[in-house]
Amino acid sequence: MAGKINIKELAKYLNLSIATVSKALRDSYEISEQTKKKVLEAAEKLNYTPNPHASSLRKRKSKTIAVILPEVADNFFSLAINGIQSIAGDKGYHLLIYLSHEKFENEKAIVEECKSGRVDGVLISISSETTDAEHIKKLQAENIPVVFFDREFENIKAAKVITNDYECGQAAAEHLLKNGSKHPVFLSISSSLPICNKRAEGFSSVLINHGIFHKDSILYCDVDTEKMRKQIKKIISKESGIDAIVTSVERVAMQVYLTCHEKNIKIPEDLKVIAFSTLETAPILSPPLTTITQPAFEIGKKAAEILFKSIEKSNYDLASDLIIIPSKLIERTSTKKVRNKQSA
Amino acid sequence: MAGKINIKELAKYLNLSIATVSKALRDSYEISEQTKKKVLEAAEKLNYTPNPHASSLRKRKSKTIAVILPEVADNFFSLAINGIQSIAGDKGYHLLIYLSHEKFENEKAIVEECKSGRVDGVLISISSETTDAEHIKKLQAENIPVVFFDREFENIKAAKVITNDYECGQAAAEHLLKNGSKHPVFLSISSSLPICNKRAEGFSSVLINHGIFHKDSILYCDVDTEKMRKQIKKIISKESGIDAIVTSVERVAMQVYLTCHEKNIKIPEDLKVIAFSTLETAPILSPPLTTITQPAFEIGKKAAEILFKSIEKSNYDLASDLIIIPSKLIERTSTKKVRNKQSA
DNA sequence: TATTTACTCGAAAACGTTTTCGCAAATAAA
DNA sequence: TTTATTTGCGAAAACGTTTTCGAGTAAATA
Repeated sequence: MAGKINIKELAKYLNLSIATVSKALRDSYEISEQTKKKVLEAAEKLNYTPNPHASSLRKRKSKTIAVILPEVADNFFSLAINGIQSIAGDKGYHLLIYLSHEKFENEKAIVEECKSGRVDGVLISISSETTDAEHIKKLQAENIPVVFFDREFENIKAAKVITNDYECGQAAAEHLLKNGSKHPVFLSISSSLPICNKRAEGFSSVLINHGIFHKDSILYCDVDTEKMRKQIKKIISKESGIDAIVTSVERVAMQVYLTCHEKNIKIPEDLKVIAFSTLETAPILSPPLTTITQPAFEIGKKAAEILFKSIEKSNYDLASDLIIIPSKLIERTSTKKVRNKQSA
Repeated sequence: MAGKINIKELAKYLNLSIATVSKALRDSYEISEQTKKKVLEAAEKLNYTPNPHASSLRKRKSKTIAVILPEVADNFFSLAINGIQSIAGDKGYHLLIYLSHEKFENEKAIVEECKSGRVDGVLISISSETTDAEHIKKLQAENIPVVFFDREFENIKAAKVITNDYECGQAAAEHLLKNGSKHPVFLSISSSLPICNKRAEGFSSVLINHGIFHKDSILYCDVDTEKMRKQIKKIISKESGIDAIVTSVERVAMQVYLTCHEKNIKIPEDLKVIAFSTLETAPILSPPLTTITQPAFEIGKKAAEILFKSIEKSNYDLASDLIIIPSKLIERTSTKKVRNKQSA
């Protein structure tokens, strides 16, 4: 009745050996249907639940995966977690969530933890500070499968599930130019994150083709909200001459909007904004925000799928997997063409 | 070098016993400083990381807690996770995240899992379907500490960290009446969730005092987005006579706004909206959304704090803890008084 | 010198599983 | 009947720790 009955006591109760009980519970062919039934019933009756640590220790499998994220209060990552969970839940896997808070040191410590055998695999979206993949390589050296999602690391042989960042950067630029922008900028949060760089490069390529690229076409801001805010204030001021912004990640878009509201800068008249973001509130913002919406759920789901493929068959080679799931540009008011706008 | 060295091999390398190495690593007083240093160095050099399952098995402590949530793509829960993580991270605890997706059956299965000894404690925000606490009581019977946060269960002796829902329900009603609403309704997602009921009761009490309460002052909608959407469409149609809505949770607010935009219903002229929500985008919505903002981060943090208090000293009695952290009403445009509004 | 006392360390028994192997008994084949 | 084969089960050895207890040595006290 009350707490913590183990397999030994269950065996004693049934007048069977521990081995037999264990096998019966795992539905082994070695055990007759009759005794299997008895064991199951007794287990139910005595409220027996196997100890997962003992099991993990013996089997060298934890039925647990780690998900390492920069943060969780970001719609993209929330949706990705949902995608991951949709697969992990079905497979009976447990989800250990770790937050790096965009700090490389944290990420390293977390990855270190994952080497201990606590988890069977790792899904990771790297921090904006991460420029070195040694920690990940050590993980792989311990034969722990790793799948990058969204925020990958370029110089490493590993499975990755990402979106078509370069093309989307281009699409953003083209969209802005088409709608009358003369001086658009791309606002990045990292000079090392591939998602930022590829988006920026796609963006730049279009500007170059139009002969309007210059060194300030790509700007960088801090991940710290306060600092980011200050930098944004400068950028959006009318003196800057900038008439459109592409925000590299969701948090930046939020801050740009908040700052514009505060400073009374009109979108899209004074400034056009297009955001890489999965914000659900995009259509009801003031004004509705044009987004490049990543397939966050699908990315998480796919990443989990290939991770499990690798966990389940050890011969499966992860390293070759590179999955690209395209994003969608959703046009809304924040980038609308303004007819009677006098040039800046 | 490569993979998986255990304490036995480390001991052999050092010419020491397993016991000594183990104690040295845990900084036991029994071991001399000299050998401690040697052990630490060797551990570092050989890249030794102790196996957590073996340790958990032996110590009957997993250094892991479970966080059970209805969903994660909700700002409240994301922030709560941050709060929880801020404490758990410091203490070196691991976070196992489970999603019930608002289904009681899921929740039950998850709680069942937690009984196995996998976790040292449980933080839970119950699903909207949950009306029975037997599963939680079984958990407590196994001596696993449980702390409810936000979405508690009333008929159970357990620690809880919540916000002042009743007063906020009142505040919402008063705010709406003050700003000219004649027929406000409260839009709930559950007739069992205390957070919904208390908010609704506070709301009702004010309407009763004003003699304008009637049976349709509290309305219920489904948690399923599609169904919710249809129900909202009816409610906000001008024929309904309703001129203000209090949304019980964030997701409902989202759908109300989306539907209003779609149906071209003007906020606050045609309909005032006030939302129980921690949406960061509230101030930049169209129009800015008046919210009752819960201290999500603090609730998560406090819940984690008292959970650890109970985990760390087994004599600490959780059952008596009831912590109430107040929410804040933040007035924005969506509930603004409309001067020249002809009565409906 | 004899006896405590403190200081380091090691042997071995847990913790609760899973799995290998072997052993009977029962059945099938020869 | 003898020889294989199958079926159902149990003993015991892992898995990698932590912890109890005792033992040996060196230092301190009597």
